[in-house]
Parts: sequence; C-alpha cells; structure tokens
Amino acid sequence: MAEGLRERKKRQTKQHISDVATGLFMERGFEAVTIAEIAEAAEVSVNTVYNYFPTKEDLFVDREEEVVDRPSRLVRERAAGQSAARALMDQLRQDIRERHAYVGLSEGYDRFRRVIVESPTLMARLFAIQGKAVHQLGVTLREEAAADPEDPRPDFIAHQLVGLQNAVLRSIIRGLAEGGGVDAVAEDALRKVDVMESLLSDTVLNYAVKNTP
Amino acid sequence: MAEGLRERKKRQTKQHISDVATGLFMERGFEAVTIAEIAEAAEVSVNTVYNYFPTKEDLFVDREEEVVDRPSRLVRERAAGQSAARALMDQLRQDIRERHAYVGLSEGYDRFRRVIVESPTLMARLFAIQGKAVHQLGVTLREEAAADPEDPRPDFIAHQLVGLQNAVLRSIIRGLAEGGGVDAVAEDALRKVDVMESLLSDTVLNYAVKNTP
DNA sequence: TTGATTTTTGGGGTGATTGCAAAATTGGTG
DNA sequence: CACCAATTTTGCAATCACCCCAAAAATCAA
Repeated sequence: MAEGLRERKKRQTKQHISDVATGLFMERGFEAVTIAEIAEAAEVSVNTVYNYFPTKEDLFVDREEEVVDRPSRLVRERAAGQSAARALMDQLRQDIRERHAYVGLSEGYDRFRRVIVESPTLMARLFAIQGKAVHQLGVTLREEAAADPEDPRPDFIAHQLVGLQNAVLRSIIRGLAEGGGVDAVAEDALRKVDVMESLLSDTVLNYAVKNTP
Repeated sequence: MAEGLRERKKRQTKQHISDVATGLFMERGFEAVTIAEIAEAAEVSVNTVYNYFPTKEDLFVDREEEVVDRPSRLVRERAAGQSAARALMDQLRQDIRERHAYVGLSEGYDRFRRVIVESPTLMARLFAIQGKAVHQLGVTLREEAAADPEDPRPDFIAHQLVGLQNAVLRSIIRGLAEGGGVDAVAEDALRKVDVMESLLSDTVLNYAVKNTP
C-alpha cells in the first residue's frame, strides 16, 4: 500500500516545525526562544510541537540516533581483513576530505556551533550523545571481537576511538572559529589525525580484524 | 579576624539543606522529589534553597569542581621523572586499593548510583563533568609538556586517560550491581587496569615526563 | 456522505527557576 | 541594652518547559 497523505503531511509538519525552530535558534540562541514562539511562528499549537518533539532540545539536535549508531555501523560493515580502528579512521579521513558535516566542515556550521556552545542544555545533550556513542561502540566491539563480558578492552578501545573523533572535531571547530579557511582547516585536520593515530597502540589499531570469508 | 557566626551559620544551613535533599533523593529518586518538599523538610523557604544551590542538580552533585580538577592536579603534582599517565594510573590503582569513593567503591554507593542512572538530568550532568575533566586535563597536559597550541596530542591523551578512568569506574559499578563483593570487585578492577594500560601506546605512557630538578 | 481513525488544539495543571521588595536576623556601636 | 547597617530569609508574582485530558478538526475508507 502506498504511503497515505496522512503520513506525508505528518512528515511535512514535523519538518516545518523543525525548520522554523532551527531558524529561530540560529537567530537568537537556544534559550532565548520559547516553545510558544516556535509554535506561533510555525502556525501550530504548542501541543502540536510537543506531539513531534519530546523536548526542546530535540527541536535542534536532529539525528541523534544516527550519530550514536554510525561508529558501530561502520565497524560492523568494515571490510574483510580490516580492523575496527582502521574502519573508523578511514571513514574519518574521508569525512574530512569530503568536508562532511559530521566533522563540522560545512557551510554555516559556525553559527550552529555558537548556538550549541552558548547553551548549557545543548552542551549537556551533546556530551550525553557522545557517551552513548562510546557505550554503543563498546557493545559492538565486544560482539565483533567475540570478547568475554569481563574483558575491559572493547569499552576502553571504544573510548579511545570516539575520543579521537572528538578531538578532531574540536580541533576543526577551533580552527574554523579562529578564522581558518575550510580547506586549510581540513588539511590540518588530516595531519592531526595522523599524529593521533600514532598515539594508538598496535593492539588497538589491530583490534577486531574482520575475518576473511 | 576569626570567622564570624554568620559565615558559620551559612555553611551549616547550606550543609543542612544538602543533607536533607540527598536523603530525600536517596529515598525516592531525583525527579520524584520537588524543591518545595526539600525546602519544607529542611525548614527553610524555597528561595533559601535557591540562595545556596543554583539548580536542583547542584543539590546532589557535590564537589563537581574537585572531580574536574583532580586529574589535572595529580598531573601537575607528579613526581620528578614520572609521566602524566603514570601519575594518573598510580593514583587510580591506589584509589582502588583504598576503596575510594572516587572509583565507586564505598558503602552505599549502590543506591547512589541508582539515583543517578535513573535520572536523565543527572546523567547528562555527569557526562558534562567528564567532558570538562577531559578538557581541563588537556589544558594541563599542554602546559606540562610545553606543547604547541596546534599539537593535537595533549587533548587526545587526555581523552585516553580520562577514558580509562571512566571505563574502570563503569566496570566497578557493573561488578557491584551484579552483586560482587567489594574486595572481589576491587581486585578485578586492578586486573582490568593492567589490561587497559597495555592498550596505551608507549608514547602516551611516557608523555610529559616531569623534569628532574 | 458517513463513521472510524488520527491529528490538532484548548485548557488546566505541576514544577524549576528568577526577580523583587518586605521582613527577620545578625554584627557591631554607643 | 537599644539601634543602625549589612546580610539573609521569605513571600509573591511570573516565566517557561512539559504533561494530561477531552473536545474539535482533518483524513481515510467504505
């Protein structure tokens, strides 16, 4: 059965509210905008906003699940003969080369960043997301390496790998904030990835190599 | 001049409110207790509570600053000839041996933990604290190693070292939650620290060795 | 068009958090 | 000891996020 008008309209409404909210947040900051204002600007009732977004943060922090799951997914889908670390580092380098938003390299990311940094609520949310990503990746690594539940390595390796991504992201954000051009910052980030990679032990770099089928 | 009665009374009031609040949170959980209830139980007005504690979380999350600063302080005060990593790992092992609350090994930590885990608000706060600790340690490592502002290593090493502590803490909490005795869990944690240490590269383990004077 | 289903809305809370000014408390003074 | 000045506590009113419920409006299927 084809997807009905109802479904489409719901999606549109949700998207519309999200867009309006993001616009207002970008203009005036997260805390300064009230849900009531968003509802008014989007021409819906406050209750409708809550119908689609459980909390105010969710109006801004989109695709949380995707961000949390991506490292795990990349590991699961790594090529045969490739380690978990290599899969993530390769993708990280590619994200940088492609100026992907995942690593903060995209138009308008700057204002975006300011909105987040200026809101304790959003900062806390981001930290929580990162924590979830670490945990998720730890679970995945444990499975992929068939490690014992008592083995502390998967969790710690997850910390290291997510930490590396985070350090890169922060470095990029700082570079852009200081007025560096996107290309220069990206090149710089690639160099830093190399340096950080050299701080990983061989054990970590070669953890959970996928069996050749 | 000696500390006046006023100062003493303020401290007492603050402590009293904190104690009452903590007691209620432990009994009924964080979200289930309202500020009004705390005020009533402590026999002060709601405004007085806010006089001492800026937010509800602050009634529970005590000594945040101390937790954030401790890794940095330990690194700054490390012995001559000792690396940053070694200072932190040594202290971590000692905390475990001493059953220190820092690593979750102390009486009553279990209920404490449940209160936190069951409250998204508190979890978010803890993640934020950890984030701050990483950042703080990164700054300190950069100073101690006299590293260039562009050098990505201090930040990433900070991630690794705080991550290790975090992984240990989680392991301990899990062990206790599964009913392990404190001594057994502590012994286990020490073994895990060894394993995790073996996942750190030599570069990290020997970073920022303090000059002999 | 109708009846069922789903979405939107309105209205009425609760609870955290803030601002302000009055009231109570405390420290020292004469 | 009574009194003024500084400090703390309190009461009151608001704002805002968020929740619950029932009525109204929109949509779908027959």
